[in-house]
Amino acid sequence: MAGIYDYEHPFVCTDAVVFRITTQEADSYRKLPEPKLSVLLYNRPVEPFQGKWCLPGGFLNIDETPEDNIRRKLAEKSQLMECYLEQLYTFCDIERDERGRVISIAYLGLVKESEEKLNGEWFTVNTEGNRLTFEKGSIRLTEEDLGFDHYKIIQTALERLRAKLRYSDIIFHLLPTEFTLTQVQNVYEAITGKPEAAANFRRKIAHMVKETDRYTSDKGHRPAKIFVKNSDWDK
Amino acid sequence: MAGIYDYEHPFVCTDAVVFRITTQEADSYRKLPEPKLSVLLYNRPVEPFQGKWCLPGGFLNIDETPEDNIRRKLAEKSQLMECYLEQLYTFCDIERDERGRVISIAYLGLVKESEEKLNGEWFTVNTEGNRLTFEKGSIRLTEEDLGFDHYKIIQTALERLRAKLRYSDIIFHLLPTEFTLTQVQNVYEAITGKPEAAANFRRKIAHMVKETDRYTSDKGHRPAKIFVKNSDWDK
DNA sequence: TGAATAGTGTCTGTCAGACATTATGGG
DNA sequence: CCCATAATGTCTGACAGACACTATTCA
Repeated sequence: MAGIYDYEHPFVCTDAVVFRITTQEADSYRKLPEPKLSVLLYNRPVEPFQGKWCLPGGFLNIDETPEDNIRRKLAEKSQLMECYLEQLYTFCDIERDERGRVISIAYLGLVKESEEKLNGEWFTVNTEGNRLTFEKGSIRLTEEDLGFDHYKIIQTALERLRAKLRYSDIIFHLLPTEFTLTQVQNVYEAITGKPEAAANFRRKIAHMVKETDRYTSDKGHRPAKIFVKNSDWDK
Repeated sequence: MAGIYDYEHPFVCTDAVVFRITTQEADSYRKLPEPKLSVLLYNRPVEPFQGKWCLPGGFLNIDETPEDNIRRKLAEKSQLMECYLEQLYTFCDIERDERGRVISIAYLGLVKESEEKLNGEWFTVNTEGNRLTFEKGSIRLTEEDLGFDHYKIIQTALERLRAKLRYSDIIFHLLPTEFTLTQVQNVYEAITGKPEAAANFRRKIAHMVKETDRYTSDKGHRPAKIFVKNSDWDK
């Protein structure tokens, strides 16, 4: 049906909060590297919010789903081909984009740990009180360094991720297909920011994982049993 | 900034799944009326989907938030002035509206039980297996009788409502400000479709409610203590 | 041996489900 | 007395948090 698009109506864009686990070298050679939760940001080259840090995303084309739009943008900008995505929330404040009325369908994205280098700028997420900060090398970002309402979007995404940790198997989207239980615990703690007692944590996730018959062989340490996700998990 | 609206981009509309508790007279005069979960639908007067039943909602204006849009539509169509609303999900299938590309920001709405007559068509929600049907008097609707993807939207809303029953105090948006514990249990059962043991249920919601010093006086029965919602509830 | 990591055993309190029991008003 | 509704008591098993303990590797 022709003509229905020709009056002024809101624009639709997408934004993705993509989290990933990054590890940094430990201070001692006997210690294992400490995993951190990181988020993908990029520095905005044009106005508005030129020079501020923003989430990946873009305007939604008329023949495209928001999820396809995000996947395309992530592939273009960051060579990110494999990513779990779920819809997060739709942000609709009238003043959120000074160029005009733009609503944003935001997604939560999770990338598996892997050795492959990814383009883009991954910032570790730090919770200081109830304020989030983001760090990469010597760069430290606070709310004012982010464009649009993207700080609020990241907050919402982190809340969702933390909530789903408790009652779903979402954590495995951040882990490689094979892992040790200590690795799972470290990722869990990196997300919540709170320490877990090992014995209790192992019982808590026991029903989500399956043993293999293999072990790690890290130099200097006791070998750890390798686990995989338990795919036939009903609850 | 002028001119940014003049190329073809998706339309944005809103849809609301508004639930309410309706009671129908019991068969025996000694029995209390049985509460049912009902949803607000209206019969579509124009193409597409003329004659099918649809959710209230409409196209989003450029200077309006989706929530304001819904409240305006509900007030116009159904004289519904007070309603709890939360964003549910944004439905974006490319083919969901044959007139063109339209994405829909869907809301979950809950209305308190009250005596006031409301305009509009309230259909009771029945779960038969995993299929929903909707009934009002002798009219019985199945998936095929609903327009657009509104059946799917209602399904999503019901799932959300059922999930939030467990870990939030959302049920009180469907109850009057004063209620008995049996009333709460009946509403809970109307939503889940499953019976609850009275002793267990009372313990489960004890921390969400506060006693008053008053009692009901229904003829033919033992008086029941009247409760209100416990507003200072942290967990 | 000791440091660092891997993994287990046990106690406790809380809470949900199952089920039995008591209480009250009125026909 | 009986019915319908209101409300409480008790047992169980599951589970989460706290905490102490054992096991393995290698420098």
